[in-house]
Amino acid sequence: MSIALNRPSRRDEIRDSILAAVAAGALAPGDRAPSEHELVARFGVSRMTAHHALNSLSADGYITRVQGVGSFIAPPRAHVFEAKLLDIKDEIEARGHRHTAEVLAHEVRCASLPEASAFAVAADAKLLHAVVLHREDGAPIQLEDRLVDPTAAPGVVEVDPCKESYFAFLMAAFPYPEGDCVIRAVMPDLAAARRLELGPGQPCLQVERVTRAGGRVLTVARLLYPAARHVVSGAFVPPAGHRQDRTPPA
Amino acid sequence: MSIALNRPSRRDEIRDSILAAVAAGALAPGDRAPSEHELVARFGVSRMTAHHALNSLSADGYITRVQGVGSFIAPPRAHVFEAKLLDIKDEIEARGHRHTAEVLAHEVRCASLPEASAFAVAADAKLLHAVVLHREDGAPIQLEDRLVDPTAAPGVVEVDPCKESYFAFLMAAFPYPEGDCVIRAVMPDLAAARRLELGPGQPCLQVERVTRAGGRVLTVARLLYPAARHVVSGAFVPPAGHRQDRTPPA
DNA sequence: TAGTGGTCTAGACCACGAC
DNA sequence: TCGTGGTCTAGACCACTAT
Repeated sequence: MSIALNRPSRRDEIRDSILAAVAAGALAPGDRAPSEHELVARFGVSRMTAHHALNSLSADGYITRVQGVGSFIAPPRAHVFEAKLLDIKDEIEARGHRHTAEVLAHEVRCASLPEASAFAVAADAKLLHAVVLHREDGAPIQLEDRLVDPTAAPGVVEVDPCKESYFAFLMAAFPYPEGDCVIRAVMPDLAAARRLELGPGQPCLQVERVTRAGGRVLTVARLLYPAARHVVSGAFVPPAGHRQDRTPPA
Repeated sequence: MSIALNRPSRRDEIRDSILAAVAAGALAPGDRAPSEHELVARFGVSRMTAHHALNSLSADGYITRVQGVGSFIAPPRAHVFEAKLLDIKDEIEARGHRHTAEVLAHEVRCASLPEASAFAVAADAKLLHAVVLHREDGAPIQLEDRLVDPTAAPGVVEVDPCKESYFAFLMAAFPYPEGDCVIRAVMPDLAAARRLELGPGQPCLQVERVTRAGGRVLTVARLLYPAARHVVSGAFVPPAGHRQDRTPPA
Protein backbone atom coordinates (compact mmCIF):
# COMPACT_ATOMS: atom_id res chain seq x y z
CA MET A 1 0.00 0.00 0.00
CA SER A 2 2.67 2.50 0.94
CA ILE A 3 4.22 3.92 -2.19
CA ALA A 4 5.91 7.09 -1.00
CA LEU A 5 8.85 6.04 1.08
CA ASN A 6 10.30 9.44 1.90
CA ARG A 7 9.40 9.40 5.57
CA PRO A 8 8.31 6.11 7.10
CA SER A 9 4.88 6.45 8.64
CA ARG A 10 4.05 5.19 12.08
CA ARG A 11 1.95 2.54 10.39
CA ASP A 12 4.93 1.27 8.38
CA GLU A 13 7.08 1.41 11.47
CA ILE A 14 4.71 -0.98 13.23
CA ARG A 15 4.40 -3.11 10.10
CA ASP A 16 8.13 -3.40 9.72
CA SER A 17 8.68 -4.25 13.36
CA ILE A 18 6.41 -7.26 12.96
CA LEU A 19 7.92 -8.30 9.64
CA ALA A 20 11.36 -8.00 11.21
CA ALA A 21 10.28 -10.26 14.06
CA VAL A 22 9.06 -12.80 11.51
CA ALA A 23 12.26 -12.59 9.49
CA ALA A 24 14.32 -13.00 12.66
CA GLY A 25 12.31 -16.03 13.71
CA ALA A 26 10.99 -14.37 16.84
CA LEU A 27 7.52 -14.82 15.39
CA ALA A 28 6.88 -18.08 13.57
CA PRO A 29 3.89 -19.06 11.45
CA GLY A 30 0.94 -19.76 13.74
CA ASP A 31 2.21 -17.50 16.50
CA ARG A 32 0.02 -14.80 17.89
CA ALA A 33 0.88 -11.34 16.60
CA PRO A 34 0.67 -8.34 18.93
CA SER A 35 -2.91 -7.18 19.45
CA GLU A 36 -4.02 -3.70 18.47
CA HIS A 37 -4.19 -2.73 22.14
CA GLU A 38 -0.65 -3.98 22.69
CA LEU A 39 0.64 -1.94 19.74
CA VAL A 40 -1.16 1.15 21.00
CA ALA A 41 0.68 0.80 24.30
CA ARG A 42 4.02 -0.12 22.81
CA PHE A 43 4.18 2.49 20.05
CA GLY A 44 2.07 5.22 21.60
CA VAL A 45 -0.23 5.45 18.59
CA SER A 46 -3.98 5.57 18.33
CA ARG A 47 -5.86 2.36 17.86
CA MET A 48 -6.78 3.28 14.27
CA THR A 49 -3.11 3.40 13.39
CA ALA A 50 -2.40 0.04 14.96
CA HIS A 51 -5.48 -1.30 13.22
CA HIS A 52 -4.22 -0.03 9.88
CA ALA A 53 -0.82 -1.56 10.39
CA LEU A 54 -2.23 -4.99 11.17
CA ASN A 55 -4.79 -4.70 8.40
CA SER A 56 -2.18 -3.97 5.81
CA LEU A 57 -0.20 -7.01 6.95
CA SER A 58 -3.36 -9.02 6.62
CA ALA A 59 -4.04 -7.68 3.13
CA ASP A 60 -0.55 -8.70 2.10
CA GLY A 61 -1.03 -12.17 3.48
CA TYR A 62 1.44 -12.05 6.33
CA ILE A 63 -1.07 -12.40 9.12
CA THR A 64 -4.57 -13.74 9.59
CA ARG A 65 -6.99 -11.79 11.69
CA VAL A 66 -9.96 -13.33 13.45
CA GLN A 67 -12.49 -11.15 15.17
CA GLY A 68 -12.79 -11.94 18.84
CA VAL A 69 -9.65 -14.07 18.77
CA GLY A 70 -6.59 -12.27 17.56
CA SER A 71 -4.02 -11.91 14.80
CA PHE A 72 -1.73 -14.74 13.81
CA ILE A 73 1.31 -15.09 11.64
CA ALA A 74 0.09 -16.71 8.45
CA PRO A 75 1.39 -20.11 7.39
CA PRO A 76 3.94 -20.08 4.57
CA ARG A 77 2.10 -19.61 1.36
CA ALA A 78 2.13 -21.66 -1.73
CA HIS A 79 3.84 -19.74 -4.46
CA VAL A 80 1.22 -17.72 -6.23
CA PHE A 81 2.17 -17.27 -9.82
CA GLU A 82 0.76 -14.17 -11.49
CA ALA A 83 0.81 -13.64 -15.22
CA LYS A 84 -0.84 -10.90 -17.20
CA LEU A 85 -2.79 -12.29 -20.10
CA LEU A 86 -2.79 -9.66 -22.79
CA ASP A 87 -4.57 -9.15 -26.04
CA ILE A 88 -2.47 -10.88 -28.68
CA LYS A 89 -2.66 -7.77 -30.82
CA ASP A 90 -1.31 -5.53 -28.05
CA GLU A 91 1.37 -8.05 -27.26
CA ILE A 92 2.60 -8.18 -30.82
CA GLU A 93 2.48 -4.45 -31.28
CA ALA A 94 4.30 -3.91 -27.99
CA ARG A 95 7.16 -5.85 -29.56
CA GLY A 96 7.09 -3.43 -32.45
CA HIS A 97 5.76 -6.03 -34.85
CA ARG A 98 2.77 -6.11 -37.13
CA HIS A 99 -0.36 -7.99 -36.19
CA THR A 100 -2.67 -9.46 -38.80
CA ALA A 101 -5.63 -11.76 -38.37
CA GLU A 102 -7.47 -14.11 -40.65
CA VAL A 103 -10.98 -15.37 -39.96
CA LEU A 104 -11.14 -19.09 -40.63
CA ALA A 105 -14.64 -19.65 -39.30
CA HIS A 106 -17.47 -17.41 -38.18
CA GLU A 107 -20.93 -18.75 -37.56
CA VAL A 108 -23.82 -18.49 -35.17
CA ARG A 109 -25.07 -21.97 -34.44
CA CYS A 110 -26.82 -24.07 -31.86
CA ALA A 111 -24.83 -25.07 -28.84
CA SER A 112 -23.82 -28.67 -28.48
CA LEU A 113 -24.83 -30.34 -25.26
CA PRO A 114 -21.50 -29.87 -23.46
CA GLU A 115 -21.29 -26.30 -24.74
CA ALA A 116 -24.77 -25.51 -23.45
CA SER A 117 -23.76 -26.93 -20.13
CA ALA A 118 -20.53 -24.91 -20.02
CA PHE A 119 -22.41 -21.73 -20.78
CA ALA A 120 -25.37 -22.68 -18.59
CA VAL A 121 -27.80 -21.90 -21.40
CA ALA A 122 -30.68 -23.82 -22.94
CA ALA A 123 -29.77 -26.69 -25.24
CA ASP A 124 -31.15 -24.88 -28.27
CA ALA A 125 -29.38 -21.59 -27.51
CA LYS A 126 -27.31 -19.99 -30.22
CA LEU A 127 -23.60 -19.41 -29.80
CA LEU A 128 -21.09 -17.55 -31.90
CA HIS A 129 -18.25 -19.79 -32.95
CA ALA A 130 -15.20 -18.13 -34.46
CA VAL A 131 -11.79 -19.39 -35.42
CA VAL A 132 -9.15 -16.75 -36.00
CA LEU A 133 -5.52 -17.14 -36.97
CA HIS A 134 -3.26 -14.38 -35.64
CA ARG A 135 0.06 -13.62 -37.24
CA GLU A 136 3.08 -11.67 -36.04
CA ASP A 137 4.91 -10.17 -39.01
CA GLY A 138 3.31 -12.84 -41.10
CA ALA A 139 4.24 -15.82 -38.94
CA PRO A 140 1.33 -17.66 -37.33
CA ILE A 141 1.44 -17.19 -33.59
CA GLN A 142 -2.02 -17.92 -32.22
CA LEU A 143 -4.91 -20.04 -33.37
CA GLU A 144 -7.95 -18.76 -31.52
CA ASP A 145 -10.99 -21.01 -31.28
CA ARG A 146 -13.70 -19.14 -29.46
CA LEU A 147 -17.31 -19.50 -28.43
CA VAL A 148 -19.28 -16.48 -27.27
CA ASP A 149 -22.79 -16.21 -25.92
CA PRO A 150 -24.20 -13.38 -28.07
CA THR A 151 -27.00 -12.67 -25.59
CA ALA A 152 -24.45 -12.07 -22.83
CA ALA A 153 -22.23 -9.93 -25.05
CA PRO A 154 -24.51 -7.97 -27.40
CA GLY A 155 -22.83 -6.78 -30.55
CA VAL A 156 -20.21 -9.50 -30.56
CA VAL A 157 -21.57 -11.03 -33.75
CA GLU A 158 -20.81 -7.82 -35.64
CA VAL A 159 -17.21 -7.68 -34.44
CA ASP A 160 -14.62 -7.99 -37.18
CA PRO A 161 -11.72 -9.80 -35.50
CA CYS A 162 -9.30 -8.45 -38.09
CA LYS A 163 -9.92 -4.96 -36.80
CA GLU A 164 -10.73 -5.49 -33.14
CA SER A 165 -9.98 -8.72 -31.33
CA TYR A 166 -12.71 -10.46 -29.43
CA PHE A 167 -10.57 -10.07 -26.36
CA ALA A 168 -10.46 -6.29 -26.75
CA PHE A 169 -14.16 -6.08 -27.53
CA LEU A 170 -15.10 -8.09 -24.49
CA MET A 171 -12.70 -6.19 -22.24
CA ALA A 172 -14.28 -2.92 -23.31
CA ALA A 173 -17.75 -4.21 -22.58
CA PHE A 174 -16.81 -6.01 -19.36
CA PRO A 175 -13.82 -4.23 -17.87
CA TYR A 176 -13.42 -6.50 -14.85
CA PRO A 177 -14.10 -10.07 -15.85
CA GLU A 178 -13.20 -13.19 -14.02
CA GLY A 179 -12.70 -16.74 -15.05
CA ASP A 180 -10.69 -19.90 -15.08
CA CYS A 181 -7.68 -20.78 -17.10
CA VAL A 182 -5.74 -23.93 -17.87
CA ILE A 183 -2.35 -24.05 -19.54
CA ARG A 184 -1.01 -27.22 -21.07
CA ALA A 185 1.40 -28.55 -23.66
CA VAL A 186 -0.20 -30.36 -26.56
CA MET A 187 0.58 -31.77 -29.97
CA PRO A 188 -1.59 -29.93 -32.45
CA ASP A 189 -3.82 -31.99 -34.67
CA LEU A 190 -3.01 -32.03 -38.36
CA ALA A 191 -5.34 -29.20 -39.29
CA ALA A 192 -4.05 -26.92 -36.53
CA ALA A 193 -0.44 -27.75 -37.35
CA ARG A 194 -1.08 -26.78 -40.96
CA ARG A 195 -2.71 -23.52 -39.92
CA LEU A 196 0.21 -22.69 -37.65
CA GLU A 197 2.72 -23.79 -40.30
CA LEU A 198 4.28 -26.32 -37.99
CA GLY A 199 6.26 -29.32 -39.08
CA PRO A 200 5.60 -32.73 -37.57
CA GLY A 201 6.68 -33.12 -33.95
CA GLN A 202 6.32 -29.44 -33.13
CA PRO A 203 4.39 -28.98 -29.89
CA CYS A 204 2.07 -26.16 -28.90
CA LEU A 205 1.25 -24.30 -25.76
CA GLN A 206 -2.50 -24.29 -25.23
CA VAL A 207 -4.33 -21.79 -23.08
CA GLU A 208 -7.97 -22.52 -22.36
CA ARG A 209 -10.11 -19.92 -20.73
CA VAL A 210 -13.62 -19.56 -19.47
CA THR A 211 -14.55 -15.94 -18.92
CA ARG A 212 -17.45 -14.85 -16.76
CA ALA A 213 -18.96 -11.50 -15.95
CA GLY A 214 -22.04 -10.66 -14.01
CA GLY A 215 -22.65 -14.29 -13.18
CA ARG A 216 -22.87 -15.37 -16.83
CA VAL A 217 -20.38 -17.20 -18.98
CA LEU A 218 -19.29 -14.76 -21.65
CA THR A 219 -16.88 -16.77 -23.68
CA VAL A 220 -14.87 -19.95 -23.83
CA ALA A 221 -11.61 -19.73 -25.72
CA ARG A 222 -8.93 -22.18 -26.69
CA LEU A 223 -5.72 -20.47 -27.75
CA LEU A 224 -3.04 -22.51 -29.44
CA TYR A 225 0.50 -21.16 -29.73
CA PRO A 226 3.51 -22.69 -31.47
CA ALA A 227 5.76 -23.66 -28.58
CA ALA A 228 8.75 -21.97 -30.12
CA ARG A 229 6.99 -18.65 -30.48
CA HIS A 230 5.17 -18.11 -27.21
CA VAL A 231 5.59 -18.57 -23.48
CA VAL A 232 3.56 -17.57 -20.45
CA SER A 233 5.69 -15.60 -18.08
CA GLY A 234 5.06 -13.86 -14.82
CA ALA A 235 6.18 -13.40 -11.30
CA PHE A 236 5.27 -15.02 -8.10
CA VAL A 237 4.18 -12.70 -5.57
CA PRO A 238 6.03 -10.25 -3.47
CA PRO A 239 3.34 -10.36 -0.78
CA ALA A 240 4.21 -6.84 0.21
CA GLY A 241 3.56 -4.15 -2.29
CA HIS A 242 0.79 -5.69 -4.27
CA ARG A 243 -1.04 -4.14 -7.16
CA GLN A 244 0.63 -0.80 -7.18
CA ASP A 245 1.38 -0.52 -10.84
CA ARG A 246 -1.90 0.97 -11.84
CA THR A 247 -1.57 3.35 -14.71
CA PRO A 248 -2.36 7.03 -14.19
CA PRO A 249 -5.60 8.67 -15.30
CA ALA A 250 -6.52 9.15 -18.93
CA MET B 1 -11.39 -6.87 2.77
CA SER B 2 -14.91 -7.18 4.11
CA ILE B 3 -15.62 -10.75 5.00
CA ALA B 4 -18.62 -10.50 7.30
CA LEU B 5 -21.53 -9.53 5.11
CA ASN B 6 -24.36 -9.61 7.64
CA ARG B 7 -24.91 -5.88 7.72
CA PRO B 8 -23.40 -3.79 4.95
CA SER B 9 -21.11 -1.18 6.38
CA ARG B 10 -21.20 2.43 5.35
CA ARG B 11 -17.87 1.83 3.69
CA ASP B 12 -19.28 -0.95 1.54
CA GLU B 13 -22.30 1.16 0.79
CA ILE B 14 -20.05 3.83 -0.69
CA ARG B 15 -17.94 1.23 -2.44
CA ASP B 16 -20.93 -0.41 -4.00
CA SER B 17 -22.41 2.88 -5.13
CA ILE B 18 -19.28 3.57 -7.13
CA LEU B 19 -19.04 0.05 -8.49
CA ALA B 20 -22.68 0.28 -9.51
CA ALA B 21 -22.00 3.53 -11.34
CA VAL B 22 -19.14 1.83 -13.17
CA ALA B 23 -21.27 -1.18 -14.04
CA ALA B 24 -24.06 1.09 -15.29
CA GLY B 25 -21.64 3.04 -17.42
CA ALA B 26 -22.20 6.28 -15.52
CA LEU B 27 -18.51 6.16 -14.67
CA ALA B 28 -16.19 4.99 -17.42
CA PRO B 29 -12.51 4.14 -17.19
CA GLY B 30 -10.51 7.35 -16.92
CA ASP B 31 -13.36 9.30 -15.35
CA ARG B 32 -12.87 11.11 -12.11
CA ALA B 33 -14.35 9.27 -9.15
CA PRO B 34 -16.04 11.23 -6.36
CA SER B 35 -13.52 12.85 -4.04
CA GLU B 36 -13.40 12.02 -0.36
CA HIS B 37 -14.90 15.40 0.44
CA GLU B 38 -17.74 14.80 -1.99
CA LEU B 39 -18.53 11.43 -0.42
CA VAL B 40 -18.47 12.97 3.04
CA ALA B 41 -21.11 15.42 1.92
CA ARG B 42 -23.18 12.94 -0.05
CA PHE B 43 -23.22 10.09 2.45
CA GLY B 44 -22.89 12.03 5.67
CA VAL B 45 -19.90 10.01 6.83
CA SER B 46 -16.59 11.05 8.27
CA ARG B 47 -13.67 11.56 5.97
CA MET B 48 -11.93 8.47 7.30
CA THR B 49 -14.84 6.34 6.16
CA ALA B 50 -14.86 7.85 2.69
CA HIS B 51 -11.10 7.42 2.61
CA HIS B 52 -11.43 3.75 3.50
CA ALA B 53 -14.04 3.18 0.85
CA LEU B 54 -11.90 4.71 -1.89
CA ASN B 55 -8.79 2.99 -0.59
CA SER B 56 -10.39 -0.41 -0.73
CA LEU B 57 -11.47 0.24 -4.32
CA SER B 58 -7.92 1.22 -5.06
CA ALA B 59 -6.54 -1.92 -3.42
CA ASP B 60 -8.85 -4.02 -5.56
CA GLY B 61 -7.73 -2.25 -8.70
CA TYR B 62 -10.95 -0.46 -9.57
CA ILE B 63 -9.64 3.05 -9.14
CA THR B 64 -6.31 4.82 -9.16
CA ARG B 65 -5.63 7.46 -6.56
CA VAL B 66 -3.15 10.26 -7.05
CA GLN B 67 -2.31 12.58 -4.21
CA GLY B 68 -3.10 16.15 -5.01
CA VAL B 69 -5.06 15.19 -8.10
CA GLY B 70 -7.92 12.84 -7.41
CA SER B 71 -9.27 9.34 -7.87
CA PHE B 72 -9.95 7.88 -11.28
CA ILE B 73 -11.70 4.84 -12.59
CA ALA B 74 -8.94 2.44 -13.54
CA PRO B 75 -8.53 1.36 -17.14
CA PRO B 76 -9.76 -2.14 -17.90
CA ARG B 77 -7.15 -4.51 -16.67
CA ALA B 78 -5.35 -7.15 -18.52
CA HIS B 79 -6.51 -10.47 -17.26
CA VAL B 80 -4.33 -11.38 -14.37
CA PHE B 81 -3.98 -15.10 -14.21
CA GLU B 82 -3.23 -16.51 -10.79
CA ALA B 83 -2.08 -20.05 -10.23
CA LYS B 84 -0.90 -21.63 -7.02
CA LEU B 85 2.34 -23.48 -7.53
CA LEU B 86 2.41 -26.29 -5.05
CA ASP B 87 4.96 -28.76 -3.89
CA ILE B 88 4.75 -31.72 -6.25
CA LYS B 89 4.62 -34.04 -3.26
CA ASP B 90 1.66 -32.24 -1.72
CA GLU B 91 -0.06 -32.12 -5.08
CA ILE B 92 0.24 -35.85 -5.61
CA GLU B 93 -0.79 -36.70 -2.08
CA ALA B 94 -3.77 -34.36 -2.33
CA ARG B 95 -4.95 -36.57 -5.17
CA GLY B 96 -4.65 -39.53 -2.84
CA HIS B 97 -1.70 -40.97 -4.74
CA ARG B 98 1.72 -42.04 -3.65
CA HIS B 99 4.74 -39.82 -4.24
CA THR B 100 8.19 -41.24 -4.70
CA ALA B 101 11.38 -39.52 -5.74
CA GLU B 102 14.64 -40.70 -7.19
CA VAL B 103 17.83 -38.68 -7.05
CA LEU B 104 19.52 -38.78 -10.45
CA ALA B 105 22.23 -36.26 -9.66
CA HIS B 106 23.44 -34.50 -6.55
CA GLU B 107 26.66 -32.55 -6.52
CA VAL B 108 28.18 -29.36 -5.23
CA ARG B 109 30.19 -27.84 -8.01
CA CYS B 110 31.50 -24.56 -9.35
CA ALA B 111 29.01 -22.32 -11.06
CA SER B 112 29.26 -21.92 -14.79
CA LEU B 113 29.54 -18.37 -16.02
CA PRO B 114 25.84 -17.91 -16.86
CA GLU B 115 24.88 -19.60 -13.59
CA ALA B 116 27.12 -17.30 -11.58
CA SER B 117 25.51 -14.39 -13.33
CA ALA B 118 21.99 -15.67 -12.67
CA PHE B 119 22.79 -16.10 -9.00
CA ALA B 120 24.85 -12.92 -8.82
CA VAL B 121 27.70 -14.78 -7.15
CA ALA B 122 31.43 -14.98 -7.84
CA ALA B 123 32.50 -17.08 -10.80
CA ASP B 124 34.17 -19.63 -8.53
CA ALA B 125 31.21 -19.94 -6.16
CA LYS B 126 29.88 -23.38 -5.39
CA LEU B 127 26.32 -24.35 -6.25
CA LEU B 128 24.29 -27.40 -5.42
CA HIS B 129 23.03 -29.09 -8.55
CA ALA B 130 20.38 -31.76 -8.12
CA VAL B 131 18.25 -33.70 -10.57
CA VAL B 132 15.27 -35.48 -9.08
CA LEU B 133 12.65 -37.60 -10.78
CA HIS B 134 9.26 -37.49 -9.08
CA ARG B 135 6.72 -40.25 -9.61
CA GLU B 136 3.01 -40.44 -8.94
CA ASP B 137 2.01 -44.02 -8.18
CA GLY B 138 5.11 -45.07 -10.03
CA ALA B 139 4.55 -43.02 -13.18
CA PRO B 140 7.11 -40.26 -13.81
CA ILE B 141 5.44 -36.88 -13.49
CA GLN B 142 8.15 -34.32 -12.88
CA LEU B 143 11.81 -34.10 -13.76
CA GLU B 144 13.28 -31.49 -11.46
CA ASP B 145 16.58 -29.91 -12.42
CA ARG B 146 17.59 -27.51 -9.69
CA LEU B 147 20.45 -25.26 -8.70
CA VAL B 148 20.64 -23.87 -5.19
CA ASP B 149 23.07 -21.43 -3.65
CA PRO B 150 24.08 -23.27 -0.47
CA THR B 151 25.30 -20.10 1.19
CA ALA B 152 21.88 -18.50 0.76
CA ALA B 153 20.06 -21.60 1.95
CA PRO B 154 22.20 -23.22 4.65
CA GLY B 155 21.50 -26.89 5.17
CA VAL B 156 20.20 -27.48 1.69
CA VAL B 157 23.10 -29.76 0.81
CA GLU B 158 22.01 -32.18 3.54
CA VAL B 159 18.42 -32.34 2.30
CA ASP B 160 17.30 -35.75 1.09
CA PRO B 161 14.83 -34.97 -1.70
CA CYS B 162 13.25 -38.39 -1.30
CA LYS B 163 12.07 -37.40 2.15
CA GLU B 164 11.60 -33.67 1.92
CA SER B 165 11.41 -31.85 -1.39
CA TYR B 166 13.67 -28.90 -2.02
CA PHE B 167 10.55 -26.85 -2.50
CA ALA B 168 9.28 -27.72 0.98
CA PHE B 169 12.68 -27.18 2.57
CA LEU B 170 13.06 -23.76 1.01
CA MET B 171 9.50 -22.75 1.86
CA ALA B 172 10.11 -23.61 5.49
CA ALA B 173 13.28 -21.56 5.58
CA PHE B 174 11.90 -18.68 3.51
CA PRO B 175 8.17 -18.52 4.05
CA TYR B 176 7.54 -15.57 1.74
CA PRO B 177 9.73 -15.86 -1.31
CA GLU B 178 9.36 -14.08 -4.60
CA GLY B 179 10.56 -14.79 -8.07
CA ASP B 180 9.96 -15.14 -11.76
CA CYS B 181 8.41 -17.94 -13.66
CA VAL B 182 8.13 -18.94 -17.29
CA ILE B 183 5.89 -21.66 -18.65
CA ARG B 184 6.41 -23.16 -22.07
CA ALA B 185 5.78 -26.24 -24.16
CA VAL B 186 8.88 -28.15 -25.21
CA MET B 187 9.97 -31.40 -26.74
CA PRO B 188 12.13 -33.19 -24.18
CA ASP B 189 15.60 -34.22 -25.21
CA LEU B 190 16.27 -37.93 -25.51
CA ALA B 191 17.62 -38.31 -21.99
CA ALA B 192 14.68 -36.49 -20.42
CA ALA B 193 12.18 -38.42 -22.53
CA ARG B 194 13.72 -41.65 -21.33
CA ARG B 195 13.59 -40.53 -17.71
CA LEU B 196 9.95 -39.54 -18.06
CA GLU B 197 9.17 -42.76 -19.98
CA LEU B 198 7.87 -40.82 -22.93
CA GLY B 199 7.65 -42.17 -26.44
CA PRO B 200 8.84 -40.10 -29.39
CA GLY B 201 6.71 -37.10 -30.23
CA GLN B 202 5.40 -36.65 -26.69
CA PRO B 203 5.70 -33.02 -25.57
CA CYS B 204 6.32 -31.65 -22.11
CA LEU B 205 5.20 -28.67 -20.12
CA GLN B 206 8.21 -26.87 -18.74
CA VAL B 207 8.10 -24.53 -15.76
CA GLU B 208 11.21 -22.50 -15.09
CA ARG B 209 11.55 -20.57 -11.88
CA VAL B 210 13.96 -18.22 -10.26
CA THR B 211 13.30 -17.83 -6.56
CA ARG B 212 14.60 -14.96 -4.51
CA ALA B 213 14.42 -14.08 -0.86
CA GLY B 214 16.08 -11.32 1.04
CA GLY B 215 17.57 -9.89 -2.13
CA ARG B 216 19.47 -13.06 -2.99
CA VAL B 217 18.78 -15.71 -5.58
CA LEU B 218 17.97 -18.86 -3.67
CA THR B 219 17.36 -21.33 -6.41
CA VAL B 220 16.79 -21.78 -10.12
CA ALA B 221 14.61 -24.70 -11.08
CA ARG B 222 13.54 -26.25 -14.34
CA LEU B 223 10.57 -28.56 -13.93
CA LEU B 224 9.62 -30.81 -16.82
CA TYR B 225 6.21 -32.50 -16.89
CA PRO B 226 4.82 -34.96 -19.39
CA ALA B 227 2.14 -32.97 -21.18
CA ALA B 228 -0.44 -35.66 -20.71
CA ARG B 229 0.02 -35.78 -16.97
CA HIS B 230 0.20 -32.17 -15.84
CA VAL B 231 -1.39 -28.80 -16.48
CA VAL B 232 -1.11 -25.41 -14.84
CA SER B 233 -4.53 -24.19 -13.83
CA GLY B 234 -5.79 -21.17 -12.03
CA ALA B 235 -8.23 -18.34 -12.07
CA PHE B 236 -8.07 -14.85 -13.31
CA VAL B 237 -8.90 -12.23 -10.91
CA PRO B 238 -11.93 -11.49 -8.97
CA PRO B 239 -10.64 -7.95 -8.36
CA ALA B 240 -12.85 -7.67 -5.35
CA GLY B 241 -12.25 -9.99 -2.50
CA HIS B 242 -8.59 -10.69 -2.89
CA ARG B 243 -6.58 -12.93 -0.70
CA GLN B 244 -9.20 -13.79 1.82
CA ASP B 245 -8.71 -17.49 1.94
CA ARG B 246 -6.07 -17.48 4.60
CA THR B 247 -6.18 -20.49 6.81
CA PRO B 248 -6.99 -20.06 10.49
CA PRO B 249 -4.36 -20.06 13.24
CA ALA B 250 -2.41 -23.12 14.25
C1' DT C 1 -4.25 29.31 -3.12
C1' DA C 2 -7.53 25.76 -3.30
C1' DG C 3 -8.41 21.04 -3.70
C1' DT C 4 -6.76 16.58 -3.52
C1' DG C 5 -5.27 12.40 -0.99
C1' DG C 6 -2.02 10.42 3.22
C1' DT C 7 -1.80 10.08 7.80
C1' DC C 8 -3.03 10.47 12.56
C1' DT C 9 -5.68 11.23 17.08
C1' DA C 10 -8.70 9.97 21.10
C1' DG C 11 -12.31 8.70 21.81
C1' DA C 12 -16.85 5.46 20.74
C1' DC C 13 -20.11 1.39 19.89
C1' DC C 14 -20.53 -3.10 18.08
C1' DA C 15 -19.93 -8.33 17.01
C1' DC C 16 -17.61 -12.16 18.14
C1' DG C 17 -15.09 -15.83 20.79
C1' DA C 18 -13.20 -17.74 24.98
C1' DC C 19 -13.82 -18.38 29.71
C1' DT D 1 -17.31 -10.96 31.50
C1' DC D 2 -13.22 -9.67 29.07
C1' DG D 3 -10.28 -9.20 25.20
C1' DT D 4 -10.30 -9.39 20.43
C1' DG D 5 -10.96 -7.11 15.94
C1' DG D 6 -14.59 -4.14 12.74
C1' DT D 7 -16.29 0.08 12.15
C1' DC D 8 -17.05 4.93 12.75
C1' DT D 9 -16.61 10.03 14.20
C1' DA D 10 -14.98 14.91 13.90
C1' DG D 11 -11.67 16.93 13.93
C1' DA D 12 -6.24 17.82 12.59
C1' DC D 13 -1.69 18.52 10.02
C1' DC D 14 0.86 17.40 6.04
C1' DA D 15 2.41 16.64 1.02
C1' DC D 16 1.32 17.06 -3.44
C1' DT D 17 -0.77 19.14 -7.86
C1' DA D 18 -2.99 22.46 -10.51
C1' DT D 19 -4.08 27.24 -11.32
